[in-house]
Amino acid sequence: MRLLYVEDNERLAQNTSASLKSNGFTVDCVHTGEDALHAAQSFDYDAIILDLGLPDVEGISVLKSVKDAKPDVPFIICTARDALEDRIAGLDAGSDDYVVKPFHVSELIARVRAVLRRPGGALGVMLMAGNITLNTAERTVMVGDKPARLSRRELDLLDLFMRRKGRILSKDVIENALYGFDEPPTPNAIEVATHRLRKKLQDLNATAAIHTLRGIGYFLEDDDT
Amino acid sequence: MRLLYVEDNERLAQNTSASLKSNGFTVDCVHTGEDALHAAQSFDYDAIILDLGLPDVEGISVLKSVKDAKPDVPFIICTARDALEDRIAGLDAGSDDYVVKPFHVSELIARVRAVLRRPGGALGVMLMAGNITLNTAERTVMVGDKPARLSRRELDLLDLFMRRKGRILSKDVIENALYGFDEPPTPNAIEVATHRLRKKLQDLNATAAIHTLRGIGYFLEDDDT
DNA sequence: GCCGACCTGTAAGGCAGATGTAAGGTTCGC
DNA sequence: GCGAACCTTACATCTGCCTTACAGGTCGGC
Repeated sequence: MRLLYVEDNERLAQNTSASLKSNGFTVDCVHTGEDALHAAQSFDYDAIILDLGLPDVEGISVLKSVKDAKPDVPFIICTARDALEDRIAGLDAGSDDYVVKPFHVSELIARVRAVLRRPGGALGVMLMAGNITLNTAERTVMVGDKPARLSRRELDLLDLFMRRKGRILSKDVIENALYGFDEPPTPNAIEVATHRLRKKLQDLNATAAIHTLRGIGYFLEDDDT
Repeated sequence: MRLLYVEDNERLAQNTSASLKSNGFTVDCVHTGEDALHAAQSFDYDAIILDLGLPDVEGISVLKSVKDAKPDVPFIICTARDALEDRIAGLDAGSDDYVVKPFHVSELIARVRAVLRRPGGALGVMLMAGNITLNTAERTVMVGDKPARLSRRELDLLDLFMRRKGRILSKDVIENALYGFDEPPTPNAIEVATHRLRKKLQDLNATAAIHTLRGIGYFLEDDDT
């Protein structure tokens, strides 16, 4: 789950994004509206958290621009209590939810999860491939009738593969999905991650497997072919 | 997909072009504006990545000259954060996008892909010939209802043939499209590559085939003839 | 607050598929 | 029938991926 977090107060940004990260999200943090637009164009985020009251571009205009290009990305707006009009304007402009500042991180996380659980969102779906079942809401995996113990990375990776079942994922697509832009891994990190995932799936006798296409990428075998 | 990368910092150029190459692009790397003009005139690039702040010719003037001769080539400008005027001037002059230095390679790659996906760009098109279908965005090939497992070269070659379906391609046209100018192959390499591609297509009972014209070149048979 | 278990990225070595080269065989045009 | 261009096969190299080992970091238990 990759989030974009737009917040001009650097200290707040630091703390909040750390909390989000420790709750299993991959977080890109930017401090200006321009950077936000830029990042939103470059990568696919599962949700965008937007603080209103940014220095350069008016926050709402960021929201509108992004929604214009990618209408499906859910937004969560952070706003001060007294800025009620902004809030309403935000909802009008296509925001999916908002939190009132000052907020507790746990509240923000709850809202993010809630937004992701909505129809069409990233959570709340059951993904299946062969005898593998991934419950995206609970973040649990079953292979046949046995539970699989996967780490966070392995789970994110499997999640990605199962969402794009049968489609080819290049390494940089995987990198963009799993790693924020302030933590670029070596290409080998992805090889190792897939290796670990493959091993666990094999050990549990999974009937779907990840295949390699040299020089191109990986794909999860689609069982209805 | 062949890119021209104009960057005067040799070390940066080295690293970045290596990453681009490992992501399936063919990359020509030059370090001066003059070389850039020269290369852009000599070959057809799918996109040009231009660093502003080149030593000899003003970067923007390179952009203008090339756009003058080849208005359809997409440009991506790399610029320092504080050079905002340059950036705007770049967009005015016809740049299609920009990245702010320092940038992550994955971001650059994302931008290149985004630019290529635009209408008229190289990606995002479905190419068809007989029962062969090539999805240029995902880089997958179907022959009838079976997926074809092609290597990178084979895929690039088929891509080229399908874009110029029915038209004759001489060997050196193929060479220019598939190989950067720092990796010249023997003529035989192309013969072998087409041979391998032909074999895989035949094995899958493709209804379109590559034909040879002695002394002239090759062409992919167009099914509505 | 310390220790251990686990997670995860990095580094290094080995293997395999992909790709270019070379060497004949084949076909076509003259 | 001759030569050039191309096809075909075999081979060598080389790149990319797999695999293992290791180390830093994090989290939880005591």
